[in-house]
Amino acid sequence: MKEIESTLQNKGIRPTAMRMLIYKFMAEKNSAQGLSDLELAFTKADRTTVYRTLKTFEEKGVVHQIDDGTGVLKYALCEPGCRCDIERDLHLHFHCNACDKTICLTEHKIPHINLPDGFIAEDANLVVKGICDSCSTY
Amino acid sequence: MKEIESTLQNKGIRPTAMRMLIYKFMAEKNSAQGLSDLELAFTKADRTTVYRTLKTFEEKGVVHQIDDGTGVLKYALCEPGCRCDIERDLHLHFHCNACDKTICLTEHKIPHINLPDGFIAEDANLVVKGICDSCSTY
DNA sequence: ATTAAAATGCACTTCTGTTGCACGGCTTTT
DNA sequence: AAAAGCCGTGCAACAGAAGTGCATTTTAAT
Ligand SMILES: [Mn+2]
Ligand SMILES: [Mn+2]
Ligand SMILES: [Zn+2]
Ligand SMILES: [Zn+2]
Repeated sequence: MKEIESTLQNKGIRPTAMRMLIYKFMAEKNSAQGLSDLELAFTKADRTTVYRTLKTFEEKGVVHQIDDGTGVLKYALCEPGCRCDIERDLHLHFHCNACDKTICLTEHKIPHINLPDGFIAEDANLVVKGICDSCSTY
Repeated sequence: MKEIESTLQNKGIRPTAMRMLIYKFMAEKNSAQGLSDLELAFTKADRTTVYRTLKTFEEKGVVHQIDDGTGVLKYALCEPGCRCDIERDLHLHFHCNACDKTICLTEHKIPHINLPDGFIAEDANLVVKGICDSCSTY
């Protein structure tokens, strides 16, 4: 818990109790979390607090936002050493149609995409849907 | 207009006046349209009618849905001969950060993605954001 | 202890997508 | 042609998620 505190401080975030709890919660999960997931996990806290905590985390490069196409935004902790506050890390995201979890495949970078003349790429989002390893090994 | 009528009939859709107008409108646009775009273009028609028309078109493989990450779902006509009603055509979508338009790059298929062991791909969505050709040639 | 700044909680709003139900026209059957 | 039924349309209301304004509490600095 002490190391969470210093992690947040290193990122320029004041380590309140709530923020450390949310960080801890997300660190223990291996899948991306939506606002309602966190809201459900911390019934004592207000939705707005969780919401603004995520926004703060995002600004400071602690988490990155994921649009997996389900209609609800997900968040996941950034890899240690990533500079998500400067430029997005273009890795692949996988959404399991069975367990409905979304996970980061940080080792799988989005391949370079050839575009028609005149098109300039600035960002990319690649989401693969299917069956995850946990669900395929029944 | 007669050929729109037969196009719809060939897809198993009864060609009402409203449906033909919506089809025509989308055929004239070169970018994907959101529900509110159509709602704005056809102020005489109800939002629900447009909504259900899009759903019908989608089921019958006339249009395909696009999640470009803006938070609003877009729709675009399918290519002639595509079987979107059976299996999605996995082409690239481009969203311009300048003009805010989203277009289909139907010639640019999503490359095959290597996944870790146990992961099974069923679908994929690739959206590239940046500056489109119209906006980059000022 | 005082004080200022930042974080939290509550209420409310906005936006998008979706559904229930009733009306009316078009199509099919008798 | 008349009757019956299906289907498209419109109105209203709902649901879920994201975001904002403001008062209150907590935190950190003096
Ligand atoms: Mn990720
Ligand atoms: Mn497309
Ligand atoms: Zn799974
Ligand atoms: Zn553009």
